[in-house]
Amino acid sequence: MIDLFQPLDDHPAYRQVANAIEFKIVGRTLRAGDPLPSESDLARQFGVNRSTVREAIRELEIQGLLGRARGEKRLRVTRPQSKRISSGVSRALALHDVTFLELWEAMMALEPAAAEHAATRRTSAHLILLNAAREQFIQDSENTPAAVQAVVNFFKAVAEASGNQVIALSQAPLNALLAPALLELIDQVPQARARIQIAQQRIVSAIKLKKIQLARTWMEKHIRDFKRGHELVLQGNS
Amino acid sequence: MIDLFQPLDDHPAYRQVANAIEFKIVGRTLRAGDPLPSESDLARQFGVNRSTVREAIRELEIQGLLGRARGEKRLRVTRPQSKRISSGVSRALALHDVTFLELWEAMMALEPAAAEHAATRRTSAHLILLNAAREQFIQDSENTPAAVQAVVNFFKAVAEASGNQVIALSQAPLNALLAPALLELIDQVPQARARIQIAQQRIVSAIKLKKIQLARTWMEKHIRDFKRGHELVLQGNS
DNA sequence: AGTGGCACAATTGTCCGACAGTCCTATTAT
DNA sequence: ATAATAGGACTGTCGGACAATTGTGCCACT
Repeated sequence: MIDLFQPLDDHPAYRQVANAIEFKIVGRTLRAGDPLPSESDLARQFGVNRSTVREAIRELEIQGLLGRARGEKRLRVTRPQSKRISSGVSRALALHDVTFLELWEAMMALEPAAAEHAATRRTSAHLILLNAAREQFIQDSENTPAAVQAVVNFFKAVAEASGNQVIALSQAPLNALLAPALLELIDQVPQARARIQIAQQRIVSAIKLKKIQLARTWMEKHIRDFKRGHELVLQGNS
Repeated sequence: MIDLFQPLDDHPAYRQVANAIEFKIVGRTLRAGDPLPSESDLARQFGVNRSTVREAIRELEIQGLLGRARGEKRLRVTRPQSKRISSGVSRALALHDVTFLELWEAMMALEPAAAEHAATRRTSAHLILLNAAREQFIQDSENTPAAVQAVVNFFKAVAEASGNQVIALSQAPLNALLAPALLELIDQVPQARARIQIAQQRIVSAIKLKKIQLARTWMEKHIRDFKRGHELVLQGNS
């Protein structure tokens, strides 16, 4: 079941360098915002060539541990932003050909929980964001891609309002997968727009009033509706 | 709220190269298992230097889109494995200083759902894995780090048995965060080991018998127990 | 003293060329 | 046919180089 020995990784220099830097970041020796030494400097410290250093920091940059502000030249230590992380996850899922059902089940697990915690912990700032997303959906209702984006933003706003970074980060990749599915769905189900609008209205209202159980329930119904819509599309196309 | 203009990314060559290759992979022109052309070849095709190509493929390798089998030299297109993805996510979460409560709430959302779907769809192969994890916990009960690892493996086995890649991939990072928390908890709560053992027993049994609701319920209780244990530790230390 | 501007240093992005070590392959020897 | 081997191909790493851009310190001017 479990191998007695782990495969011996060979450790190319660029990986060792990356690990060494990562170690300092994760161990908070290098803190968010700190500028990284220059490439030549790192090359000197590690005793490797600058090309090697470059491959290493390219890794960390991709992982979101390093980044630079716009127009800045030097890299700084940064905390990985959920956007960067989630795009990778959702691309991975897309490559694994996840089905709508899989996505839906995951949403069914996460979104009601997010709504519940949002109802508990939302601040007034969160309410503003929620209402903004809701209004955006109403406004862009005719423009399908924009409407889909508004739906995604709504879920994102709920997740953020939950005040739970783990839930927010787990939920983010789902949004990216939801968008293409919804794009097809929304135009083929006539009542979709109206139902979404009502659902969002109810959810925001429950969150606003801190009706915890209600927020969960409305969100559950809302998510269930997506599945129903998806089934309608399947029937229609068969 | 939303900026009218996106910041103009500058497009360093290595990023353009990475995007071009990624595009081919995501668009399935390059399929999993296909070998990538050699670095020199890519450099020639793109009309850039090999160093530039190397930085680009380093990105894709990190993201898990490229990889090589052990002992193999040439890179191949691969589908990102959950392990690679989830380690990045959990590190990001760790850097954001997530609290135990946040982790717990997310587990409370995902694990019961995973158990439920596992009870629906588990195969006999899944059952073997589940029991293996359970027995591993019993055997390594005295060895705290190994016991913690066994608990993590148990959750992983449940998520895999759910037959839902999205849930499995969302759950994986949680495991990595659970381990250190559990490591402290398990030794400070005398009854922890016994309770975990019973809970795992019940959950596996429910999954085996395809008792869907029961699987969810036992898993919920199991997760709730972690929070209780955590609270006990907090009291004890105060 | 404060501010603006400018020259210079530092840094990044990219390129070239090179070489040792390792893996693959096809040819040769048994 | 099989095993050994020699070449070729490819990666990992190195050194050096140069243009473009950013950061910095100094100087003049108000």
